[in-house]
Amino acid sequence: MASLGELERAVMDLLWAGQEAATANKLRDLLAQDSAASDGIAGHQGKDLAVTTVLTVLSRLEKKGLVERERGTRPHRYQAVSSRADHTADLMHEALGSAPDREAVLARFIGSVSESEAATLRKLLGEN
Amino acid sequence: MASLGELERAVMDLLWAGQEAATANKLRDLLAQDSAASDGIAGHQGKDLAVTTVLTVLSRLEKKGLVERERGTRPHRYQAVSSRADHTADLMHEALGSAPDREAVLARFIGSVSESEAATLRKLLGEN
DNA sequence: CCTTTCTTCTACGTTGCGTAGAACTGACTT
DNA sequence: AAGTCAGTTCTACGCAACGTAGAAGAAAGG
Repeated sequence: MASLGELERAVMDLLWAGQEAATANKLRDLLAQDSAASDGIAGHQGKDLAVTTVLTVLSRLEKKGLVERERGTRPHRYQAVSSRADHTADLMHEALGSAPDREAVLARFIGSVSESEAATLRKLLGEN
Repeated sequence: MASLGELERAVMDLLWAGQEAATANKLRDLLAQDSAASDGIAGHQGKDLAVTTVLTVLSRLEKKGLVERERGTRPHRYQAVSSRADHTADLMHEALGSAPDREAVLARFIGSVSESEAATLRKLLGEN
C-alpha cells in the first residue's frame, strides 16, 4: 500500500482531524502551529515549511490514493479519501492478508489485546 | 518498526517456513529455486543472487531484530526471532496503536472481516 | 603453511521522501 | 487589455533504505 513518511503522516493527520477540505496554505499554517506547539511555543525553531513543500506532499498523497483534490475551486481544496479509522483498518487487513496462516495471526493478535479492546470486539462480533 | 524490502521479505518467508536455522548458502539456494519456480523453471532468468547479497540482507534483518544468528558454528546459522504469526500480529498492533480512535478502527476492521474469520475471532474471544 | 570457504567492509545504483526554487497559469485591478 | 499577484506544476537536490555484489579479512582443513 505504501507507507507514509513523517511529513506525509502529519498532513494526513491534519486532513483526518478536520472534516472540511483544506487548502495547501491552510495546511501549511496548521503544520507551523503544531510544530510551534510541540516546541513549547517560545522555541519555535523557524521550522515553517514552504507552501510548495506542502503541495508536493499533497500531490504524492494524491498519487497514492489517500488524498483527493477539488480542482474546480481556485485554491484547490484537499481532503482525505477515507477516514483514518478506515485507513488503519485497511492497514491491519493488509498485514493480516500477507500471511498464509490467518488464524494463527488472529490468535496472536487477540492474545495481546487489552481487556477493554477485547470487550469492544466481543460487542462488535456479537451484534450481527 | 521498519518495513521490509522485497528481498528482505523473501528471506524472512523462507526463515519462517523452515523450522531449522539455515545458512546463508542454503537460503541463497532456496531463493534461486523459488525464482526458478515462479518463472516456470524453463525460463529461470539467471537471477541467482550472490551469497554476499544474502548475507548483507541477513545482517540488516539482524540489526532490525527480526533475525538471530548462531555465531558459534562456522557457517553461521540464521533463524527468525519470532514466528510469522507473531510478527504479523505485531504489525497489526502497531497499525492499531497509531490511531487515537482505537474503537472506531476495530469497528471498521471487524466490519470487513470474512465470516469465517469472524467465527474464529468469536471462538478466540469466548474461551478465556 | 596454503587453499578453500565464510564473513565483514565498502560501495554503487535506484527509489522514496523532505525540501524548495523556478517557471507557468489563471484571476483581479485598473 | 496589460500588469500584478496568488496559486499550481515542474524540476531538482540531499539523504536514507534497499538490492546488489566485489574486495579484503579470517578461519578451518589438509
